[in-house]
Amino acid sequence: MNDRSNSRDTRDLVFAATLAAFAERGFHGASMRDIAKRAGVVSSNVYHYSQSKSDLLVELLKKANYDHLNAVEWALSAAGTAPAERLHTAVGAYVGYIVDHPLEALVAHSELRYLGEDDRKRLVVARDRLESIFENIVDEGVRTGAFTTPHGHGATRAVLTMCSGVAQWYRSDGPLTRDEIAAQYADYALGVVGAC
Amino acid sequence: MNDRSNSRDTRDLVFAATLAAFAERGFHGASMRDIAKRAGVVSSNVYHYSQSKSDLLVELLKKANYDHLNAVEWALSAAGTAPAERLHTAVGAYVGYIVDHPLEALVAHSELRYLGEDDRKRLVVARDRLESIFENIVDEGVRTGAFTTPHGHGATRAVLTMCSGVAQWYRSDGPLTRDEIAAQYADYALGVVGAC
Amino acid sequence: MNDRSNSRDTRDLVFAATLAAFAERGFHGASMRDIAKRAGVVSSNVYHYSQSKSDLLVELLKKANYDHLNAVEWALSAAGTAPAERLHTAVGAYVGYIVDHPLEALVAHSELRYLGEDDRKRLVVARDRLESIFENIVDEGVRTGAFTTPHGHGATRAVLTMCSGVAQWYRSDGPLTRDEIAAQYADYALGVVGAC
Amino acid sequence: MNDRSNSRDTRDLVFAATLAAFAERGFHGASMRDIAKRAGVVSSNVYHYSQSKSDLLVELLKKANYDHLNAVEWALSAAGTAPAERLHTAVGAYVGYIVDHPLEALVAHSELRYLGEDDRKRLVVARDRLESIFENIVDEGVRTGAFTTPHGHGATRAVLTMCSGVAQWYRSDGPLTRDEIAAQYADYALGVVGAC
DNA sequence: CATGAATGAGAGTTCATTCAT
DNA sequence: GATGAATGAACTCTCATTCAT
Repeated sequence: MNDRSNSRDTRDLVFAATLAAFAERGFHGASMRDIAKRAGVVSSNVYHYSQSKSDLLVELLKKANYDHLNAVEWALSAAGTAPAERLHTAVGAYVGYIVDHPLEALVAHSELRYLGEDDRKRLVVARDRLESIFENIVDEGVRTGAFTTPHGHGATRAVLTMCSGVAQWYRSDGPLTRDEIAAQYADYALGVVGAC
Repeated sequence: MNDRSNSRDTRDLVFAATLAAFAERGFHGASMRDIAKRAGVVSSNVYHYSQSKSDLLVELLKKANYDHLNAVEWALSAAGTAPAERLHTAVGAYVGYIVDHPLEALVAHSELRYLGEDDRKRLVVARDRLESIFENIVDEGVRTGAFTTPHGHGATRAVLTMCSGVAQWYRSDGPLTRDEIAAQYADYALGVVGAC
Repeated sequence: MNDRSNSRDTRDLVFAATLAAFAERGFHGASMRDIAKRAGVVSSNVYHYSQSKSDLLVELLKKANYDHLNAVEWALSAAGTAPAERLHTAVGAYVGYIVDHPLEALVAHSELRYLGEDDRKRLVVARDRLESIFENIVDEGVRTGAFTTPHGHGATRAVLTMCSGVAQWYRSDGPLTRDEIAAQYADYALGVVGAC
Repeated sequence: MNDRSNSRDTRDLVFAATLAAFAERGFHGASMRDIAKRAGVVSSNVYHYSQSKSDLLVELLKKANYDHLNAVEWALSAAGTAPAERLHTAVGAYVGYIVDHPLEALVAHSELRYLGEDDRKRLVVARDRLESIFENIVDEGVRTGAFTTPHGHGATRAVLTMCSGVAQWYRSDGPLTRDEIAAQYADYALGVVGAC
């Protein structure tokens, strides 16, 4: 009855439950019993799949951050060299990931601060790499005159903040499709850097 | 010795401590003892100034939301009628408030979700009015052709999200002045709506 | 109703309950709920009187160790200079304390090991001073030929171990009085060091 | 590969681990996972070798108590009839066992109290027999005038307590050999009963 | 106005133990 | 013989809150 596929299933259930609980109530607002109940197990059993509540968050964020990074890098690998095109592609992929994984993006964005310093430092590596990708694109655009903003760094940060906000309102039953949202935000981003 | 001005001081200390605690640890992560310790009082004494932990948050957010709204309305009352100018002014005031009150803005943005439905509904009134101010400006700009974005509603939301993000990184000892930041974000906003 | 004397009473009740619980079940075997129940309070209230379970033990042992030390020093201050008389007096006082406070002596002897290193180090200071008192008496006796044992150090340890054992069997309704027991053990001790 | 000798090995590992764990942390302070980890197995596997944690302790104490008893009886079977010689021999063997098996002696002495009444009653049989051996020797010595103590019963108890204490400080890398320690304690014992 | 004592609920976590594989 | 999954009870400790003084 409790074969290997079943235990893999339980593990997945636990992490899915964790994600839902953290997204709905926040890290401190969600209890281990909340999580266990959502996963249909007893709370002590959650500790077979992670060492602590913090560890659950770490596991979640590790995957989310790297997946987010990979999504953008993968998209860029098929893009040309023009900064405008690259920014459009990068923002589209960035927002696309958020629309595909709104809970992950929401939790990654808002609960990271509740981790201890060590875990946090290791986790921001992926996030920092993601930011530097955008930074480089914007810098290149500014250098070549494709983007007219005099504040490349600030503009990059503004773009990423703006995009991350999608996780806060996106509902899958909303009026806009994933690609429409991605395209709109890509346009907004070009506006921010002055590529119009 | 314990005259009214003294108790007024304590009251202020308590709310300042609450703000700091919620900003640093979040609503659920901050305890009443945290708050009391920061204010230099005993935790049961906090209950002389509010009925509950939730009530502390409500008081904080009520003031923050209305102050934010008022700051924008006051600035607009001195602005002309051109949509671009009005948007520039509104965004500048919106960001200006955040720079002036980063903790309030941070807490208002991220902890509202932890209130009960009734409190939340009453509080979002001010926020909704603030959003509709921007909405109206953008609509007018689109109508008159001053703004070229085909997605006025989405652009407004993007602008506000982008601006709210300032609360997450602003430090008073950073390299940019309050007005420089406000001006930059006003420019970004004009870019988003296609006013360049 | 909850006046100062009452709260002092509660504090005493809590520590008396702690002593009984640790004596009966050991440090790890006794739970905070055990202790609270014996004291007639709710378990969270125990934390008003100590910071942790370990802290309860520390407080208990601190008092017990210093009381034990003081009892011996006080008795010796009225004794003469002959090693045999001094040893008789010291052992009598040492055992007398144990008979008067068997639970304290039992817990101090058997639960010290469960404390963290820092607390333990600070607590053994009193115990070490007590041991060195006996050490010095025995050394003096050996030096002057009053005691014939060739193993003064080992004999001292044997004497103290032997005496500490009283805590394990003494019952106040037993056949022997406090002073009879003390006198017997004083005699045993003289036998161990070869003072007969 | 997993033949009988191998499982015998595992069994021994488990009981050795149990002994070490109980000696270091006490019965209640040691967990089944502690024990299993020390033995290099998984905790559920420990239940192949005993029915419960209490049962582990029972098995340990059963063997320790009978071995201790046998060591003393065996030594006495080669001794003469003089009470002094017999006491010297008995104490030497008693302490010799402790030096040879300090962990067993320590656990047997300090953790017996945590067993249920039934198990405890069955286990103290061996201990009581051991005590009565000493009791008889001392009684005989007192009767014949070889021992001058007027408190034979108390002296016996004092001797045994004193000897049991060896388990608390003995380290195999200490300055004294097994036989030196045994001889010293035999001398102390003769001093206690007044055989000098 | 301010405090310390008190409480019941619930937090995260560990426990000994069982069982199917 | 050995494992990992699972459980329910219990653990230490913290929580928000109340109340008499």
